[in-house]
Amino acid sequence: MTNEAQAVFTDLERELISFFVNAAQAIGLPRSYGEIYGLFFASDNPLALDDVIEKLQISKGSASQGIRFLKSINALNTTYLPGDRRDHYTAETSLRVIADGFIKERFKPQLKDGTERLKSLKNQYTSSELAPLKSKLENIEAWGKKADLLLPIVSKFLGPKDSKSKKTGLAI
Amino acid sequence: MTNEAQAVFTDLERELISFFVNAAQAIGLPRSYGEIYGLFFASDNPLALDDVIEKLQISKGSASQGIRFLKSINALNTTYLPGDRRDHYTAETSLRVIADGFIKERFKPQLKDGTERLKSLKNQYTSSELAPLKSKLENIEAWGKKADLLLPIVSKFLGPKDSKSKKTGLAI
DNA sequence: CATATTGTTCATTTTTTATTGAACAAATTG
DNA sequence: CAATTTGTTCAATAAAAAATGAACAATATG
Repeated sequence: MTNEAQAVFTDLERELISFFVNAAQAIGLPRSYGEIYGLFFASDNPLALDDVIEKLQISKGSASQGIRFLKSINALNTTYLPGDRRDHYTAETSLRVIADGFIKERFKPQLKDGTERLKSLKNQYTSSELAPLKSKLENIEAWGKKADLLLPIVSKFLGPKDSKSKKTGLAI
Repeated sequence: MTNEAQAVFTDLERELISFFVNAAQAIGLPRSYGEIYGLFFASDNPLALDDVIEKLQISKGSASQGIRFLKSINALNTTYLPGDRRDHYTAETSLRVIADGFIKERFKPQLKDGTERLKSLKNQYTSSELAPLKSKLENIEAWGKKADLLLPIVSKFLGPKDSKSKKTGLAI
């Protein structure tokens, strides 16, 4: 008796998920990532891979990859549940934590890549070849530096890592 | 005698274009947009639609749409060229100008959309229905507000709109 | 005003990206 | 240690996005 209960959402849940699907697509992420985060966000209790598959009716592969990505940017927290061998997760709700994760995993590598391309470009050509573009090149180099300086400012602005902002003295 | 001169780039030009193709894809824009901006960036003189088609060997449609988008975010400036009826453009090199344009055209509308979805969601349900999610909902509402406050800070940080930063007294 | 030039639009095609699910590996259980 | 549970991987497929180019509108030219 395989209990394949058709997942049914309340209207509210459906709309919340749709909200995050929309948000995901806005920042260039697959819709399934938005669905998954939305599901966790709307849920009161920790969920496992199976729950995601069953409730969202998506494939095992999608669910697995989506959860992995969301973990990688710290949008999902791992929860221990006694007596259950499966991994369980809950939605991280601190914007700063998620933004930091996203920046570190997605944005910084791109920035680094661009900086390196520029550097190798400059090394590869003689100053006279580069001369006509010199000021423009220096300008886009400055872009990278500015972006790098900006990121920690953005992060701080987005608030505390701990939404309750308690000073625990136990910073990790 | 239709002069369909096969466009040939120097290595330097090719690499510069490739740099911007990469950057475009990093922020979720079509590669053709990156190619086009790169072409203008690498060029000393203003170019017209035809030049883009010929040099990049892309279709009229792509070139037209790419130029339109780049104009819309102020990444291309329109230039008047006496004795030529075609529109000519040059690359804008102020990061702030481009970032502002991108934010205004791409980011803000998404943000507004998200905010409105949330508002309608809150209006649509009774407080008791929303109660279990109250704090979480308030939290993501705060995300939107923070993002809104952050944008002008980011903008200012990215530097002057006029790369020479002259005080002309002619602010428009 | 007929013709040529310039640029846009949008249905079709191509390319890219996301999703699926079967096969697999790893860990756990009895 | 065989059977089961859990999660990952990745080739195949489906879906979405970008590029093409012919048809079109708008403007200029002679």
